[in-house]
Amino acid sequence: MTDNKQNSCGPAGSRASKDQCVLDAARQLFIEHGFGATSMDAIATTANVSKATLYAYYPGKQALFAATAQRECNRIMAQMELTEDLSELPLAEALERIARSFVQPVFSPDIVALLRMVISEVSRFPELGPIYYDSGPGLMHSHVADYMHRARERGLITTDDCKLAAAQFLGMLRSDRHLQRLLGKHVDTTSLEVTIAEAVKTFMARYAV
Amino acid sequence: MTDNKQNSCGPAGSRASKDQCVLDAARQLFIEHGFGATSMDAIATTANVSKATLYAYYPGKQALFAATAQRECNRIMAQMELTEDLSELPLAEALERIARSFVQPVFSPDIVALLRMVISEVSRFPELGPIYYDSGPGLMHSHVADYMHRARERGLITTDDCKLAAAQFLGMLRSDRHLQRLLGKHVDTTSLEVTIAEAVKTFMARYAV
DNA sequence: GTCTATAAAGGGATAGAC
DNA sequence: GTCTATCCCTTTATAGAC
Repeated sequence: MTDNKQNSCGPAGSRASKDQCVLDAARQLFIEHGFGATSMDAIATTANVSKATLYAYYPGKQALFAATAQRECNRIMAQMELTEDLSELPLAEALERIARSFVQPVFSPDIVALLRMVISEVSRFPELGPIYYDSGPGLMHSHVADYMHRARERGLITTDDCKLAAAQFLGMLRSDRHLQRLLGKHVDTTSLEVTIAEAVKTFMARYAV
Repeated sequence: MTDNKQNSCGPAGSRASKDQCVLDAARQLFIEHGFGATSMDAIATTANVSKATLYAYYPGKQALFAATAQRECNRIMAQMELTEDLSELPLAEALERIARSFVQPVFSPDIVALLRMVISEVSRFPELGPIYYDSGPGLMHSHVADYMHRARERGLITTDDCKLAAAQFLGMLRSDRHLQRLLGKHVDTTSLEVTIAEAVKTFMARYAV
């Protein structure tokens, strides 16, 4: 038997490498309790490894946190990819699709929790703010601004600042719901549909040709 | 001499009561370092009192934090008061004034720092989220929605959801600048003026009669 | 590489004198 | 009410066996 010893990691007994188990446990605990309230002991226990093993992989708590946050940022970046081509759709429908692919991750529990974590620790890790923004929200803004640019070239909208138009659109989608979400309030999906529809209307009232 | 003993409190030697000194020190440190990274020892030192005195005023760290956050929320509420009457102004000008009285506190360093703190500790103190929202951003939203209501009754705008119109307007003002601010990026005032002017334009394109 | 056991430090909270 | 000194627990980090 190769598993005479407990070599499975994490609460569910996954068979990933210990390194990944440690990162998964760290991710869960950092997101749930924050940097200060998460102990290396708790991470080791959750990952089913000893504390010394943690220090074999990472020189300290800060390095482990940085690695965790970095990996999570990359995950977000993967989620944010807008692969589908919206150029053929009519303006209103394209905006609705953009809105949904923006709202879905932005209001999802995991990403809200990560954002809380980054905001909490941005004073301790100042470099984390730009890393997170550029790999998540900033990327999304760029994608939307790119769409605005193409829509303008196709004569669908008129504006001399595509970035600002995108920022206004996404700002209306966040409205104050996103802030309330960060502050712990539950936001239901159906009310977000209203927010989306109305944001599209207002955007088109200003920019649609 | 009445000051044969060091009865001044805080770093600047103010003559407020010890209670206020403690709260001031706690405010500064909690905002700067967060709940977890702020020690009662540091608060006592900053307030120029002994640690035991802290516990004479507040039963523990959590109670001191709650009192600090509550007082800070009340401060914000006072700042948020929109005392001036905007009913006589033309729509665009009223919106600009509203926008400025919204943007100024929302992007100010103190309030951004407080918001960071509340978001950081909302998992530890779930009741803090609604308290902060209702006394700060929520109140602002209500005020703006009230203005929208009056503007509609005067025939300046047309909408069947004043709250949503207000949320869209304020959402465009936050845009992604507010998120970037939370993540540590500096936002200069002059670029916010552009944001304000454009938000007014878009709002009027949709809602102005 | 991985574990058990432990050192070293820091912080929340309290006892007792004044 | 306020201070000094201290208790006790948690946490980071490491030493040494396997």
